[in-house]
Amino acid sequence: MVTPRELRDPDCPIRSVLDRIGDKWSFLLILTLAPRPHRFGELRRAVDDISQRMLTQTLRSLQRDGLVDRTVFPTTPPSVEYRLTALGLSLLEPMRGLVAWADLQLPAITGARARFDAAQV
Amino acid sequence: MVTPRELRDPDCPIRSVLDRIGDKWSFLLILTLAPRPHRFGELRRAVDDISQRMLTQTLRSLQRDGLVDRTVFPTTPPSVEYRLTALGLSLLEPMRGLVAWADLQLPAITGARARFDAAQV
DNA sequence: CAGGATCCCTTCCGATACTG
DNA sequence: CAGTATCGGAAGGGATCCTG
Repeated sequence: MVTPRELRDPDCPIRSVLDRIGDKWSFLLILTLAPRPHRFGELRRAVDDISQRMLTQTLRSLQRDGLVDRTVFPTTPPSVEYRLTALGLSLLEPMRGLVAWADLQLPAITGARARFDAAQV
Repeated sequence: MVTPRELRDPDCPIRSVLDRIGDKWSFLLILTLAPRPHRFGELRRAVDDISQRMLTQTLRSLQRDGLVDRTVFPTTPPSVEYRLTALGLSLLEPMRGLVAWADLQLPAITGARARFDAAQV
């Protein structure tokens, strides 16, 4: 287990990993790719508030980290498929733990926010 | 279980929760507060690359979400203690799942990054 | 179809100075 | 000690246009 001490080190390499996972678009794209591979346009439609720029950029970083595999089919017009690697698939379990927590605790958090905001006059 | 479809909704409330958890400083502060309560100055020294501004700001948002409890002791000089709430404590388990994954897969990710960067000439 | 390139606006965030 | 307030640079990210 990693101690908080290591994570508090500004140069801790695990930070760079957690930063990626914590990224909004990375998180959503990984979950979207979980059931099956998707093409570029499919992903854009699936996550309909992502801009083309961020989609490309996020997919590149996921590919760089070895979480996503990119396959180009030299057809006309070109077709590109994105799929989770084994590494990417292994990330699903801890990610879903977090989603399950957020889902379960959503009422508590929403309530806390409302009380806090009400107390600030 | 939350389906990806809901998360892909721009207005999905779970997104706002995940955004907080994914936040770099929130994540570190929660882990730092895990073993015991800390005072403001303690936290600043513990996470030594956080600015005073971000520390205050992040603690406020954690308090607002009901994850952290803030107690003021009316001494001179003033003393303020931050501690995890039951809700905050319950978040530790899924968070540690992610940290454990990152720790375990760090070599694979580092290797993938190196290969990717090398391939880009 | 799957991007690359550019412009530009907003938000983040660190540094600094000040206060009860 | 534990903040608040303000400024300004850096980065994030959307909109648009262009191409193999």
